[in-house]
Amino acid sequence: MNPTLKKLEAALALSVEEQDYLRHLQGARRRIPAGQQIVVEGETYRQISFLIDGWAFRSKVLPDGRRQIFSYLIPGDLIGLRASLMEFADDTVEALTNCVVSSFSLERLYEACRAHPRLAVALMWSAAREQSILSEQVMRLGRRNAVERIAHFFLELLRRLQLVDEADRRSFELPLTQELIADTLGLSIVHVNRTLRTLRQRGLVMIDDGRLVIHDIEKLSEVASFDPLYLDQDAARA
Amino acid sequence: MNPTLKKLEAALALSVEEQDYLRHLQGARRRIPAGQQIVVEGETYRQISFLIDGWAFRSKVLPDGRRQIFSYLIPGDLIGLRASLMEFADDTVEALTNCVVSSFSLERLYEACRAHPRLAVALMWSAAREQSILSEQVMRLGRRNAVERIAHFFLELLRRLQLVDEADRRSFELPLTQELIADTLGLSIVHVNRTLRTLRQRGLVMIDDGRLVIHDIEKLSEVASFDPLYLDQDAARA
DNA sequence: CGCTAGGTTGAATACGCTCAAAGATCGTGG
DNA sequence: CCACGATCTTTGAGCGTATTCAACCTAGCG
Repeated sequence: MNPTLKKLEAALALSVEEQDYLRHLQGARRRIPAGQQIVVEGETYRQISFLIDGWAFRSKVLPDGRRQIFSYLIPGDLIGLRASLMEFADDTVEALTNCVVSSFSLERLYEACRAHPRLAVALMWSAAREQSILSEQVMRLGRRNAVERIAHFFLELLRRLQLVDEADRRSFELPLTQELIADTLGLSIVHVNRTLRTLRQRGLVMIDDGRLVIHDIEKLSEVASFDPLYLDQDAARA
Repeated sequence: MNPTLKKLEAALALSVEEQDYLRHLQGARRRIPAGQQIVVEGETYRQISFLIDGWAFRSKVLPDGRRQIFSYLIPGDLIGLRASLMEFADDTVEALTNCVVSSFSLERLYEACRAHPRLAVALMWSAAREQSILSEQVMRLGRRNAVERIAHFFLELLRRLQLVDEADRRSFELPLTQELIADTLGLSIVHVNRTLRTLRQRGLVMIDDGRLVIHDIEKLSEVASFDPLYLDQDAARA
């Protein structure tokens, strides 16, 4: 089942009609191959997509080539809502792995919000949660060192993936290269490599064949000052 | 006049009824003294406020005292929308200067969106713009050095303040201490001080008695790789 | 006048970067 | 089947940006 719907229903306790409406909203499923750009900086984009399967990421590149990855989109996340609301997209969304999405037009979104105002609230809640995650990214970059950044980032991914059944108690598939981690956390590739070694040697985390295993969640949370409050919130009851 | 309404009307071309409704929505104006916390991390908050006058900032503190400031709120910005949608606020909003706000309850917001669905779009657009600014903050922290961070931050403030008539062509009142700048840009106070000196000596920027003057906007934009696209966007025409 | 908050500067240190080179892994084509 | 290129990972060495610690200066205020 569509993980976005599941997430929204869980967080907001939608009525049966609202759930049905949402289900009826989504169009045909579409495959997007890894590497394809879904939203392109500077272009207009007028479509909202449920990300059903796969990972994508949002990024921007400076004129001299330095790249910053802002966030990762995993199953259950929405793609393109922000870009649809603005004249031009101001960042790029790219499929990291092969993805499956289900899209609908901005017009149909407006209809949906008119028919069921609580769906508009659901959308705003989803956007609010995204902003919480982005704020925590700012905290990582501004006030955490390399070890803390990576530890915190991994714990955030673990929790987010667990909420959509894509991670077990302490491990998950991690489709990231060290270069992507570097561009996410504002570090150099070399330093990411060394820091991962440190975490491994301390017995905290291991990456084995594309799978991240967290050996000691308690200790890693301690190291990272990880407080999952920002990820575990439901919406306010209206 | 309420700068938030002005901003929304300019960006979205609201109808006369919508404008009236918005105007009628706002309650009595209220003063908030500098230093007072408006939204507190971990508490519930169920109120939306137009920030009419003054500056506020959104921040979070790590257990060991390290503080990160995520963003500044200036006249025309909304306070508390995100916190209102979630169970608990996950960051703190504090008045930096004396502020004037006009608040209304979450319930009245819902009514407004039901009465005029385009107002919901206006809110989402406002939130989207906030997220653009936050993304650029991530870019500053992750992939820019101290000189670039400060230069870029000042140019962003200049542009944002100009849009609400709080800055002239190249200067504005800057109510920030070097400590606040440090906590915003992920630097130490000492390094902010030295970097400001560098910018001054290069003839780019000067802070004189609480007023920031940018001597050479072109050159500063060049130094910062500043592209104002993310600040100058109107909403998509529905 | 003395306290406090903010700004400025020097010296030593450290964290993370750059440059460079060498392994590992994998798909592809000769 | 192996050689080759491409991509990713790993490690060493030297360097540079930003930090920490410490001291001093300045202005505002009770």
